[in-house]
Amino acid sequence: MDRNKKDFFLKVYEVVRKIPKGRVSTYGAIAKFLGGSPRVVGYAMNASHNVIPKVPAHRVVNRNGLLTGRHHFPTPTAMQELLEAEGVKVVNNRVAEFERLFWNPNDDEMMQ
DNA sequence: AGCATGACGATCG
DNA sequence: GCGATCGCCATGC
Repeated sequence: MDRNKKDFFLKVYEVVRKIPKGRVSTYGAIAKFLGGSPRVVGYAMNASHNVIPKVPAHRVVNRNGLLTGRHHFPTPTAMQELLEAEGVKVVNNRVAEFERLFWNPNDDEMMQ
């Protein structure tokens, strides 16, 4: 019953976990890759705080490169600090050179 | 069961 | 270029 939607959540976690360090991805890209809607991806992330292993939600931003989900972290600055710790610069709540650091799950198959 | 909301995105006006 | 609206689907009340 719930397996189907649960599977989608797990897929989201799996993809997010696959994001290389120092790279970022977007809800829309993941949603499109999984064939779902960005809303559900965001919702999956919201539930990710209780998931094992913990998913690097800080590497997931909206399509604009904005750290929209930072308010959901333990501290509003945690997301930015985590990104900077991985070499991703954040300016004005936005990922610097977002287009360059953007990682697409679809590229993973092709790139690998 | 129906209504409101949300870590989004695209389109319309 | 910007604000408003819809679509999308799951969750909470």
